[in-house]
Amino acid sequence: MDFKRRNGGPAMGGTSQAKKGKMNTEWEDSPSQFEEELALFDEMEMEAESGEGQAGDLFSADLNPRWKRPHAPPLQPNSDTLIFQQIDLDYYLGSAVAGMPGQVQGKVPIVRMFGVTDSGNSVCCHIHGFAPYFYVPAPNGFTSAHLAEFQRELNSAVLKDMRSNKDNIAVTVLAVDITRKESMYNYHGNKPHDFLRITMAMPRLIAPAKRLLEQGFKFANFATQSYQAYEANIDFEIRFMVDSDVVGCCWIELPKGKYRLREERSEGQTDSKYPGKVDVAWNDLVSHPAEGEWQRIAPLRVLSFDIECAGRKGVFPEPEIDPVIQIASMVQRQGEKEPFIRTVFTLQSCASIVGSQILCFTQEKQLLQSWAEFVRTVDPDIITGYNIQNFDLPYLLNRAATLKVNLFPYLGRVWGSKSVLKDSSFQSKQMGRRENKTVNMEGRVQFDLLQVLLRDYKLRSYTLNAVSFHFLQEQKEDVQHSIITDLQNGNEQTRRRLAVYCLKDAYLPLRLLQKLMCVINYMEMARVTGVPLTYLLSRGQQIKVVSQLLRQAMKQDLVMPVVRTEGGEDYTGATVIEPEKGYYSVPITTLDFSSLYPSIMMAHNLCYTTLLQKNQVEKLCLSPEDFIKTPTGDLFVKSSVRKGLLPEILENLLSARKRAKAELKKETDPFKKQVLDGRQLALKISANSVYGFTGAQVGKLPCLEISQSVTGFGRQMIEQTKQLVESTYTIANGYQADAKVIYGDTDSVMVKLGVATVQEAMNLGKQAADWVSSHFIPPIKLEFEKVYYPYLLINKKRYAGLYFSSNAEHHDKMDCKGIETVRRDNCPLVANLINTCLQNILIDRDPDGAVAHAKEVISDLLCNRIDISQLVITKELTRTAQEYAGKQAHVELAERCTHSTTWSSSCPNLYCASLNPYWARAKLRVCC
DNA sequence: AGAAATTCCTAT
DNA sequence: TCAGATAGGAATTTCT
Repeated sequence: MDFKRRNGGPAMGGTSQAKKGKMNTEWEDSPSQFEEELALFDEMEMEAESGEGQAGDLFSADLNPRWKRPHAPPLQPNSDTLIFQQIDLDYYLGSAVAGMPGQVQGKVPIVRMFGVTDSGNSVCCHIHGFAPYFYVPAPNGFTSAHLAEFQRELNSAVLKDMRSNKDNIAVTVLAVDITRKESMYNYHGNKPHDFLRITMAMPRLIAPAKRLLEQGFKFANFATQSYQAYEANIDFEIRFMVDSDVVGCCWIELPKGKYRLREERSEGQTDSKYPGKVDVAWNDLVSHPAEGEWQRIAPLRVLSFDIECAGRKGVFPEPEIDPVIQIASMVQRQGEKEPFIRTVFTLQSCASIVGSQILCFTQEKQLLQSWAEFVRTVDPDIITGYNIQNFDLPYLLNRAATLKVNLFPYLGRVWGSKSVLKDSSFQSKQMGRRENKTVNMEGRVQFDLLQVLLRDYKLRSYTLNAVSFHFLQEQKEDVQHSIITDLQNGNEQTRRRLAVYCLKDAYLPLRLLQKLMCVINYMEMARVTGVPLTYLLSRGQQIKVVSQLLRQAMKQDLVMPVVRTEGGEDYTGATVIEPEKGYYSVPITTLDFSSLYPSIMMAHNLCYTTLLQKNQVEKLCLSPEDFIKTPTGDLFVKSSVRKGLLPEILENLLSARKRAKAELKKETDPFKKQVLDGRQLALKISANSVYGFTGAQVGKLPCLEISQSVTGFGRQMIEQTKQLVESTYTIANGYQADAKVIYGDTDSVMVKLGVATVQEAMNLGKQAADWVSSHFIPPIKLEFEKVYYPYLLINKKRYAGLYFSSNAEHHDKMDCKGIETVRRDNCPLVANLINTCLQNILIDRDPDGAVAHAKEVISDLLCNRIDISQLVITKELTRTAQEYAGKQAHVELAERCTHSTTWSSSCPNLYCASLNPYWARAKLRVCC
């Protein structure tokens, strides 16, 4: 139930003043730490080729031997098996290749898979013969004799429906077959029915065919009727992967004799870049499950880059006007410690930097052109950087277009495919409206670190500087945006200063990627859920569940309906037990249901396939032992009648997680450990998102009966837990005191067991957890999790305490939930004040000290000892400040304030809005 | 002036 | 064509 890693926490102490000062040194000073680090990288032959970068020579193996991929061994399709790790796939419409299965006439969809071999050579595999399809239920009385007529009618209806037929499509419906399937929605007696499987010539023909069939379709002497479509809303790539048992980032084997080498496309490109441009039939490729040796990761090339522009004073750079003056690039092989290419392309001369290569250009056009060629030569599998998706890449493309560098925008791996900029926007309840830019680069995974962090981490600030400090305790080279243009217009030394800055901005994303193990974790997520790596950053949560659902359903010949999406009413969620607010100077035991919602779904077999409509009970002659009634009154058949798909998926995920954790314990190789840890994390997140999928009312397959029942069971369980604990652990039953549940939220209860020590609270807690667990159906399990001692319960979802989990002698941390110290909408002064007060109360057990400290800070504030020049006065602050300090103090306060700026998380030194002395005082009174 | 609605961000 | 959920505290603004 934790959807995002939290990394908030107060920005402690007077962080930056002192450190900031140090960074403001002049550029002539001694080399920065980063420069020393750069210099320590291995001695390379790549030293300064300063002077004019001449495109033709630059890319030769003699001059830059590291740029190209390693030379590929010759490949003999008849005797060599080709094995590679697939990292991305897409499809295109092309002409059929002779000898391959599928349609021969016209344009056919061809799946294109990109990957890397163990030796680091790239592969582009064209996969033939797979066509898109969907299902509709066969109408009553339909037999195989009607197939041809149905196909003919639908084909002509789709043709007629087309506004234009640019591609000259002659046949739209390739085939119609009868197959035995069953809808996955509702239990209807395990009886398969006849379904029509309709195969279309192209993915984009599915939508019109589905629409025409839904609107009412007539053929032969069957009456006009509406056909409910099944699986007509599945992305073609996912369809292909599910059907061919391919998961994201898995290893693919093309057996010898089963594939063909593709002729190189002239251009003198017959180098080692694409040793494996191959064609294969879709049913000839072998996909290896990510187990054993197939868990490994190929030596992927990761390129990180950063650009600098010479903007005008006070204006955000515009690509139509402001030039690109530097591009720094670093390339690293996945799994290695440091980048093996470190390069800056600069406009005008630039003094050398030890440990990196500087290429100078006099013409911006040439700089851009050469960098694009550099990308094509290095041929990275993954492209990263900070905000490259919405800034650097769009800027480069627009700048190249302005300067008419016509060969620039070909950055992908597909020869002749132009990279174009697109604006896209999507909205969701969670994120609101969000505008995004996208650039297509076939075969390369764009892994913008900013996007990764926005998705996976809750942070106070997302600037590269703040993020680097947070995760690496390291900061950017300090160069103000406003002086970039001046540095560029200076001399080769000032441009060198800029280049160091630029290099660091390319280097930091690599370091962060490594530290956070992004590539490994995302790959494991792709493998676990079965979707391509790129989907994980470009799409939402739902597609991952859909992919798993389809895979599981296929095994049982179940098909997924297309439901029209309509936002319904809100449904009831979890219970939060009314807190007994107060300060507890005794140990408080916390018991948690582990994986509550997944375990409820498994215990009660809740699924689309087990949902029973009331009128079906009699129809299917079910006895009361065959089904259950959930707290919301919905009926589900038991697993003895039919095992649900969702419980099955969850069991697989959770047992795989157990295995991964067990292996993790045994494993000694740190790299394999990382992979396993990434896997167990992915498995946990995936299990938790299944419930959300059923409750997503604007989704692919919402089922409120399931999600309502899940939360209903949850509410029942937490009440029952409270009741069980309070009725069992009593003086009457021989315990030291009557236990009292003082708080609980969703899946946890906080219990005052009336024992004196943390150790006793742990022991009795474990016992209580087992006792309660025995009252529930497996795998539902209540677990002892921690003891708080002391504990301050302020309100629902707001509390703090010293956290003991394993060692009863020492607390692990001070745990704060929902309080200002963990919220990002308060200024650091408030967070620090509250944090210190809590420490006073919980650690020093000195509430008077807390009050004294608060008074001191407030007095500092009122007496002008704290810079609040950026403070915003709100009505509330006016009122409370008056109450607290009297009118005169407030007037003085107001005089020192401006009305224009709000507190900005990017400026931790500004003490601004929501500093509310009255609030702090009142809260402390309540607490103490 | 006080109630209701809105905004933000968190807990689970 | 795309988007995981509800509960809930606190500050602030808007409505009556």
